[in-house]
Amino acid sequence: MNGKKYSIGQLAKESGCKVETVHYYEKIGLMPEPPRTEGGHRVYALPHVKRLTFIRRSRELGFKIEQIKDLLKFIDEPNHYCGEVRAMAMQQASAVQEKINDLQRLHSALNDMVIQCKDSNNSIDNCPIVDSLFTKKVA
Amino acid sequence: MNGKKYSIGQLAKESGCKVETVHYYEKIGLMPEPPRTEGGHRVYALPHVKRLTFIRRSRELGFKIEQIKDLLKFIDEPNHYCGEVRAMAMQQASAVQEKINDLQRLHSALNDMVIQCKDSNNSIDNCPIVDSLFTKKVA
DNA sequence: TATAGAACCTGTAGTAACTATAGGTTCAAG
DNA sequence: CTTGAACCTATAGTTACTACAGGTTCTATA
Repeated sequence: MNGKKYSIGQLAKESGCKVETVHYYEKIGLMPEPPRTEGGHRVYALPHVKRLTFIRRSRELGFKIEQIKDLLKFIDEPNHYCGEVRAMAMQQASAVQEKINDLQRLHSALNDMVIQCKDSNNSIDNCPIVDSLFTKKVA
Repeated sequence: MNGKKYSIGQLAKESGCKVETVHYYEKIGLMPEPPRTEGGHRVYALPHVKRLTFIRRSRELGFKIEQIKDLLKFIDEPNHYCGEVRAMAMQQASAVQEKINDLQRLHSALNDMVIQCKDSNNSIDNCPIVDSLFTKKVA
């Protein structure tokens, strides 16, 4: 038997998050309630490490907790197929692309503003940045 | 005198946010407490519309409330210069660029995953996306 | 083995920037 | 004058954690 056991601290370090985050994931049902020691300390094993790593990496990729619950359902329950996961990843990819587009518009808006504002010794009354912030909307 | 008055609902619509958001901005001191009617309804005028538009547009551009407070200080108080505003905009622009870079890494990670996963009828056990989510970190 | 202090426990409150709801009052149109 | 839309205040909820406080357990060293 592979007997390696992990304290919550080791688990957290192993998968790159804080102890409080593990507590939180347990409370919201992302992580299972693990066995305890006599004294009440949580005892984890390798599958827990894998699961938490999965969760953290998915978060880094921008998946929301609810989406991760869905992904974990695919894994926890039998009779699911790769295609479902693939679809979620594709949808996530296009959501990310949209965010990128938004930010790029925003970035050039800011750059335009900075370029327009050549004379830094202008008083605020003539500042083109302030002016442009008073106009309506990001295109 | 330009006498146009605005109810909170008109103000909100004019500058593209919700009534509750105006309440919120008043509570945190971004918007001033306006005069009231006999009955206690808030009464706004054009400068309020401009100020709120400024705030909303700055938010769209990714400025945090605390940064907007600083920007408004520049405007509310005399003796400030364009240069200070310009510096904030430049800093904001580079923060936005960083976010874009992050998201682009994320996007290609997701795309790679999707591409690797050719056979959608794979069972979950063989799904390359699930596999890659079990590995360590976004590069 | 005694003990110090690191790590753990639970529970609650705080974060950012709103959004939503409840329960009541005022305004404006017909 | 009535009706219902819009307003009022105050509080709770949202997301995904983070940060306490106040107490208990575990473990390494003397």
